[in-house]
Amino acid sequence: MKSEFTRILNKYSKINKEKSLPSISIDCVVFGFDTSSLKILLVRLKEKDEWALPGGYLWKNENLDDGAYRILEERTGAKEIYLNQFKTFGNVNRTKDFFDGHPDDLWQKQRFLSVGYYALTNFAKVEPKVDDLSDASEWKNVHELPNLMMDHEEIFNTALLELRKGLNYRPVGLNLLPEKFTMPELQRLYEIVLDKPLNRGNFYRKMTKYGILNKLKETRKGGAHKAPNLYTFNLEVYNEALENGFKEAW
Amino acid sequence: MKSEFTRILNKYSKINKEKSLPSISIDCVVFGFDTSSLKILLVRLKEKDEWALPGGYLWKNENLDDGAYRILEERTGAKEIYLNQFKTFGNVNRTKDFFDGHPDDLWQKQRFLSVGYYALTNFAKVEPKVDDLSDASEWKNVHELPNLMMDHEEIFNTALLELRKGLNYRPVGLNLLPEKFTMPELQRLYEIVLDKPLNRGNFYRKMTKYGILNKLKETRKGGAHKAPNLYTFNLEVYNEALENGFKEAW
DNA sequence: ACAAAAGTGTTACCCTTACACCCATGT
DNA sequence: ACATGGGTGTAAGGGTAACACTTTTGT
Repeated sequence: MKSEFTRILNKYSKINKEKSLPSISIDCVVFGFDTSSLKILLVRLKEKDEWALPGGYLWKNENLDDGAYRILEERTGAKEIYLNQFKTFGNVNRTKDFFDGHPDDLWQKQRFLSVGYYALTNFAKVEPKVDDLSDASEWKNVHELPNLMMDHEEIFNTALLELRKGLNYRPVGLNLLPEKFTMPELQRLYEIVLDKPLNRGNFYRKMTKYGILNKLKETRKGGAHKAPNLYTFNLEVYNEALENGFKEAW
Repeated sequence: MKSEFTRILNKYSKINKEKSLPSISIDCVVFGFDTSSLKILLVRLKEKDEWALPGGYLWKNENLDDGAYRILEERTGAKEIYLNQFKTFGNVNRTKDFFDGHPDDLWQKQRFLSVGYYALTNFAKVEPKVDDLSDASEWKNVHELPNLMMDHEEIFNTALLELRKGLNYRPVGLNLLPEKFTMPELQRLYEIVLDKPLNRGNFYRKMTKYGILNKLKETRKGGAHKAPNLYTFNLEVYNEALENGFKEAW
């Protein structure tokens, strides 16, 4: 008796044989941020008790980066997401045993290299979506991750390291924070990614010196206390810094 | 009339169809260093007027990193080379038109993603080798590169940027310099990679502080002037720094 | 009044840069 | 003597960390 899961696997086996490049998959570590925690988006495959990074295959006529954007949009509905390729994972045994019990000509059972991308998103703009093969798609706190399938834990760990290293020479915040945000909110973002407290005054000066912020005349009304100043990112400087970095030393 | 080149292409088309993963290639930017210049290893394909980075395909039962090491060894005879995966290149048109005129079922004509690695080697230990498909394998100065095929110039540029960025948090020199080397030689290496002069006294202090050097009692005799001190790398500290970096900030 | 936010000041420390000086030593 | 290498000194400047003080302002 074929299970529903197997039926769907077979369907996509046929489709992907037609449409996708063999040997290549794309996995995305989608970081999400709110005012209190750092989470990543995980999906649960039907009939498996493990979670997985959202991923997919690359179409035969599609640029690699475009494929990553497409897969992400399929999973989150979000566009204009910051995406960064960080490493390609290619151990022979990385998918070992995963499709045991399925026939060898199942497309998904072949050996894949996985190109890892990480994405930075805002919870509010993202609608986690299940697909035919998954029965759940949820945000999980990076400190309380469930068991991940294959080598997805290693992929996640590498992504988090890259993200933190990136804070030294890349700005962060666009598309994570609302368009207008306050200085304490920006600082919270950094503290949550780095998982440690930062000094307020020094943070203020550092950000100001980078020149990526526009200070608005408005303040955020409605809070219990003094209305904080609102900022937006100076897109020109921000994007220039994204491309070329803040500093390089030597 | 089939050319010799076509005959060989066809031979390898059959072999690789059997042996190698489809859609994936590996390209290596092999940096070589001597006392005066920075060069990379290039090969020239028979019957083409363009040069290429040495590369190859990944065997079906081979780890990605192992494949890169194997390809490098085939080309240079050198083992124990520092290899670093830096980016995967996957534009649809990156190999466009390259095998025009050849039949569509030629294995090499399919679309490939290329996983880029850069290697650091010592001229003296490397024996550039041609293979069936190439009629030349030469060191070329990075300031005087010939036309490169496909997107290999972009791959090279990215590698050089990564190499330079890496000097900020990774040690360099092992396997590039002879086992015993002098401080001025080490400084020359940095100056050649960075393409700019460095202050001697400050360089001396910086290196000393990193703690990656063992100072030997010996000196290098035979020079025209004062015999300089010899150093070796402290492998424990060196390798630790390679893995975890010198500093991370924040 | 209270509490959060904004902005600034201060101090100490470290690192970097750029020079400069002195010593050692092989030819 | 001379050229190179080794080692250290120093003064200026910039960045960071840690702390503290003041002012502003919404409830």
